[in-house]
Amino acid sequence: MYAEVLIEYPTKKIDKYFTYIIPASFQGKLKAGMKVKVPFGNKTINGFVMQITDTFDRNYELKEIVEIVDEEIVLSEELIKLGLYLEEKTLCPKICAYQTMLPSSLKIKEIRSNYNFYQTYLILNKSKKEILEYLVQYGKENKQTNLLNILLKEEKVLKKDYDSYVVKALREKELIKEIKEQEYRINKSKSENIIKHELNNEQQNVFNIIKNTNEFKTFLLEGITGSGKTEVYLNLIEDTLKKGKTAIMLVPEISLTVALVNRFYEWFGSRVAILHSALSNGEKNDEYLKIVREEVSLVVGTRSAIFAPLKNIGLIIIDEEHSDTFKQDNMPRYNAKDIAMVRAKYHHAPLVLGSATPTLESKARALKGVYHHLKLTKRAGSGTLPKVSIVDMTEEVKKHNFIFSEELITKLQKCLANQEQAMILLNRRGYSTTITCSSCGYTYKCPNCDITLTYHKSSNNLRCHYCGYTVTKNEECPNCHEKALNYLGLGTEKVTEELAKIFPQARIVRMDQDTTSKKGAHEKIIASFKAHEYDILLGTQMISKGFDFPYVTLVGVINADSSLNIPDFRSNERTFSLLYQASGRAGRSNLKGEVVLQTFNPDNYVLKCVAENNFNKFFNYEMNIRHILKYPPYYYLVSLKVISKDYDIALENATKIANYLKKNLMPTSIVLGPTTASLFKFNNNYRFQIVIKYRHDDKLMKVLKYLDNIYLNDNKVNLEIDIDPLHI
DNA sequence: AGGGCTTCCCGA
DNA sequence: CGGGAAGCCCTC
Repeated sequence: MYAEVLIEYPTKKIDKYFTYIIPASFQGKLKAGMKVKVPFGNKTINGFVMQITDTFDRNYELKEIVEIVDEEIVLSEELIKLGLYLEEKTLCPKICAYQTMLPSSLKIKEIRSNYNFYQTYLILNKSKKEILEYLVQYGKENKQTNLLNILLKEEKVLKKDYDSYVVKALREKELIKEIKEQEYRINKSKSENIIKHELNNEQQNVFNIIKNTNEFKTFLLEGITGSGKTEVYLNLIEDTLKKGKTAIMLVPEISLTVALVNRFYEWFGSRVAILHSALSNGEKNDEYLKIVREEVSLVVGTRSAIFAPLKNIGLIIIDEEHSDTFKQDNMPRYNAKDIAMVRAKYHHAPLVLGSATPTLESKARALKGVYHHLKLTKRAGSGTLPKVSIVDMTEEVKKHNFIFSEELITKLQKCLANQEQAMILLNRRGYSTTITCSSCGYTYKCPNCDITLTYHKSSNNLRCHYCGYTVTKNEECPNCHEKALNYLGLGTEKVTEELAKIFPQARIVRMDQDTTSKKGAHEKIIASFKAHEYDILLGTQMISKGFDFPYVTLVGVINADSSLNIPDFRSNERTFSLLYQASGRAGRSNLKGEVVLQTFNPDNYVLKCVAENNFNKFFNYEMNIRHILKYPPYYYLVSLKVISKDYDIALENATKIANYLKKNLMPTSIVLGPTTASLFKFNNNYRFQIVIKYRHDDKLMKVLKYLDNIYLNDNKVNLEIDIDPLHI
């Protein structure tokens, strides 16, 4: 018998099966999906068994498998298939696909062997009768007899709760012994009294339709903010588990949705495993083990949780399906929505995509009948959609209001006077976006990237938000040495400072990447704001997603149009979604909500649609643009980035690639470029981009694979291929 | 990936 | 001619 083994090195060059002889002692025991040690070259390394065969027809000498590292099957049959699918779809090395599916404790090249967490317990070493006899005979009452008495009642106790000398003495008398038991780091139990809201008619209808689906079908659940999608999810999951099946629920970022996760714990307790990047490696290991051991039936997590090795999946939900985070932007460049579809098909299970502002692709498919379209049009409970107003900042600037408009200030005053809460959104962190010298025109720029540096006042330095380059700010211009430095553009730091000047009595908290770098910082800010320890929450887009603060009645957006200027065909869609979601934070309880959008482009169509809370209007407008410009959902995209330290080499190869594509793709496909990529210079690498637009092209994958292979062996030029990119 | 082997360039 | 760096190729 032979085993086809995939080797641990994540390079495409050796990303193929190597054949090894299965020694007699492992026959029958070794299964596909296990981790093994094999001799490779002159050393022994790890690999995954991908296949077991009984024939071998090439004429070179084979080596034997040395050892089975993991008796448990690490990769199930379904996951092995998924890896091959990922390779085919995203052109990544197979090994790279399998690595992303597994927690680091199970990854192929893992040095530490045991991530499991053990607790030491004490138990009696003699029968209860003997212990009782001993106690009678011994007579005296002390710490030792006390512990024995506890053990007579409790069976086992944690060793660390008792004095070590007491334990030692009893052990020497052979009255007790120690045992080690594995324990999970995260242990939650179901809440006794869960708050289950009665579903309204709309919710009940949606619930019934999905509940009665026992085959693969994709649903788009389009529900306005606050319409109670979560409640529907919870009921659907409960129903799935009742049927004896399992479920996966994907969310964009767990660290921001603590409240949501807690609801899952309340409903399902120890039947839930949570998977996301903020967990420690040990916690991830434990959660993964719970799934493998079939101790949980529900996995809630971020992108890679879609690979959770659940068996018998009966439901997959992707919440906030429009979110960019479901697409991975390094290898393998997969979208969890695609994987969800493959898995739902495999298990004959329904897939639910939920959002208030679905992607144009999803909504278009729903309208075409490819997806089943479900809607929630009313706010659950007493909430109503907020009233949104647009403020023209060009008028305000004339009145010398550079940051806050009169309208926003008045409304903030009213809000604070009523003891209500406000949120202010500004999608840029730092103090000011750039510093320039008014004497010589010098601008601080990153030496590694093609970008201006952002000034951070609290640390008095300028930082590159892409590569992390940092330089201290001096009083004078580094070029002409005049003291003529100007701060341009607004960041959250500056806006917080200004806001505090206007409302000195208000309790303001800032939330952005800089204030939330520590573990648990998000939760802390969110919890204290929810508990009304602050009046105003000011932050970047991370404050806009999914939160439910009942006392928030006002949402203000500074520079609401800033993200419209990003040169990407999806920037309208992202802006609409961001502003709509942000607006949705206001007026979620019986208090009426208001939203103020400050902009220099008050006539912008996207903003007007937001002001009308009208997603359909935006959808139709944007679909028309996409149609004219041949973008998704009318055309599919592939982005190729040609990257090199050398400008000329990068450009030369990019041109060659573009020409090759033009010659070899079908004539109906469009090849654009090469042009400079959006971050033209990043970490001292020059980046050119080629974009392919196509509807249907039989030659595409073959051509891309060919190019990918050529550049594998080129150490001067790197070719990154992104199929269905979210950004171009 | 990483080691071994070949090739190529230049000079006390 | 020799040595060292750079490139190439193989690993079941």
